Amino acid sequence: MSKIVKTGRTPTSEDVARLAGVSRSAVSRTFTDGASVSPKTREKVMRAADVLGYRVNFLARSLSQQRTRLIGLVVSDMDHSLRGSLVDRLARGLVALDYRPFLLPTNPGDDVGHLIDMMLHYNVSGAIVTSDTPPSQIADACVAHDVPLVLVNKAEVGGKVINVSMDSRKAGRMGAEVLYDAGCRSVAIASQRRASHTIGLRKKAFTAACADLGIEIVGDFQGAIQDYAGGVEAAEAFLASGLAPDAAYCVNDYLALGFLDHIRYTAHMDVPGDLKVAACDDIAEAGWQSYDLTTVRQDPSAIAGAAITALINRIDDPDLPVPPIFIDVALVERNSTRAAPSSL
Amino acid sequence: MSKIVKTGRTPTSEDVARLAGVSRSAVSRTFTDGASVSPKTREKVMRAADVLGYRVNFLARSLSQQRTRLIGLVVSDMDHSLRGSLVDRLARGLVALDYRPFLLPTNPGDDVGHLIDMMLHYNVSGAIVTSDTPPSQIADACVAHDVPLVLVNKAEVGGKVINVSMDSRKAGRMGAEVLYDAGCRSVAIASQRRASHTIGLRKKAFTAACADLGIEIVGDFQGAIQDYAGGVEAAEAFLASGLAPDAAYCVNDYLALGFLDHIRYTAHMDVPGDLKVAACDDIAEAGWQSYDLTTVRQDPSAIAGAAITALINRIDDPDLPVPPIFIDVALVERNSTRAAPSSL
DNA sequence: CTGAAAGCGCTAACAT
DNA sequence: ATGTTAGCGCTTTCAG
Repeated sequence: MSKIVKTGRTPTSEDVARLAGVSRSAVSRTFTDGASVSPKTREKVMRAADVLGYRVNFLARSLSQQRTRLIGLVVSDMDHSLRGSLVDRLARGLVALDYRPFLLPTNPGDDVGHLIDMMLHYNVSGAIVTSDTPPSQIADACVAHDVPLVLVNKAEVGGKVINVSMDSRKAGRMGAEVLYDAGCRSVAIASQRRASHTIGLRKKAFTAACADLGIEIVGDFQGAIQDYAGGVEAAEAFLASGLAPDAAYCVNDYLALGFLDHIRYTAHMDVPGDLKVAACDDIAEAGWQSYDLTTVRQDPSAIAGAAITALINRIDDPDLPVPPIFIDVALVERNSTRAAPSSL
Repeated sequence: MSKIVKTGRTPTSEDVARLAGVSRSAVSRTFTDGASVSPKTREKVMRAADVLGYRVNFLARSLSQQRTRLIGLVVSDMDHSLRGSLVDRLARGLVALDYRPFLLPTNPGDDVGHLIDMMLHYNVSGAIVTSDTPPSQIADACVAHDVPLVLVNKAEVGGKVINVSMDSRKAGRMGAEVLYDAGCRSVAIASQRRASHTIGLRKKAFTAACADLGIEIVGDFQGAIQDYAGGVEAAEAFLASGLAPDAAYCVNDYLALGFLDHIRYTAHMDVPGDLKVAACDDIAEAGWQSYDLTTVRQDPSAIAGAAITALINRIDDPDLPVPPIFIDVALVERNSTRAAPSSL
């Protein structure tokens, strides 16, 4: 690379054209994939561009091409490690395909209207929503403005909106099966009061599977939300009930960890000796030695990959129908459901 | 809001002007803060815009105004909860001020050139780098192209680059002090081989404070990187050494948790009975009952706030000097350094 | 294969 | 206060 000549303002295609002794069109073509330029012209242009440090102005390009390659990423709860991984994979995947992820953070109770406005102001080419709040408002706006939209782990809203989700039903069923195989015939559920689509599905599937297998559900103990504190709260309710089932099914890992800690340190119960525990998600902490939690893994990379593919397909062909996509899950068996007593 | 009239394409200011019976300038002024429009005209324009569902095209606006209000957010390790919080706070803060965060994910070993290109292609108004990889390349590019840049928790590179960091020196010193106050006079360090700016600083400050206080450092045991697995690795090395100091100082929480788990479950050591442990960061897990870890809190919200303020100031006045900013940290004392035996 | 010219949607002087 | 005009930087017909 040659030495860059510093000028006052950023160089434009005009500057490059002049220096190369060609027209602006020639410059444009040189930087357009699949355009017809003679090797000689291209060479001259490249050299001039290199000298000036020229870069195509994508805003101007977007304006004339009428597509921005900007993708709105609507995200909440980013300090949740699964969310973080998902956003990371989405952003990386999009960048690799020359799309630009535009981050639109939202937390429960936020003004979603502002975010929608922003997406429309910038003419995003598409959007991916993975926030925890019900995205119906965003979905409506996107549909109304023909913005291709993918919902990740959200309820289906119909229309042209694409859904990519983990296989929640399978996840719930697996939770019941692993407990059954560990010899459990009665189980408490630990869940949360805040509504959540995937969690609702896995809980329902878990309950149905229990009915099939002949596992009795002795109660559903809840915390405010599906985090560590929620798990502690659920455990308090569970302990207060005085019930003594074989196992507890926690609707997600964070909740399970709070639940586990509380029954261990407050009630001095042994897991899996006194109570077996299974959960769902497989966050990193579930594998830590203090917890060693049996859970069902959802794969953020696979979900992100599918979401991106689906979105790009929809952008390229707006009329191509895309049925809901479910990403497979996998049982991760650890000590919290070990059949033999832990003093084996 | 009246019913939106669906037309084929997105409405432009021209459409609104026609419907309102005014000029395009009038429309533009209506949507420009502080422009002079008569209430009557504004009213007509607003009504027409409402009917058509008009939104200013920010790309076109950026093109003519020569500033995009786009901010590049260069981020790595997003599944780290602190990183997630930081990105969340940054994005929310930026959006609140009508800037748009543009997500540029990078992981160690990535091609940073591509990201730089992207920022330049989109004429970002500024950038915030909080990746773990040395950002010198990005810093150079930003300086060369006059892009205002803030580095978060990174080494200072000089020039017009702004630094916002947690007060690592104070954090390291506090770690030493809390151990001293707990009666410790000999300590092992658990750290990582991967280079990290803030961790280097806190370790150095910890070491210096130990010298001041008369605490002997018996060794530095390392894992590959500063995560749970790295902590386990450091613990293995520590146990293999056969040394028996009063305490261990872990350079960050994740590492501390792996260290703790390993010495507990493998060597059956009691914390704080056999060994006191202090660390740094105060991630959520540090407060969980299984760990109850004494640590020094860094505040992602405060860091994000300072970074945004500094960046905006620099954008508004490119020549305003901004000295390095250090965000205060706070000791969070928990059970892992309790002076009395845990069987109190 | 190349250049001239029109246009993407908006803002910013400059008149009025 | 409002309209007219000339760009912002790029792509894309359309001739040649």
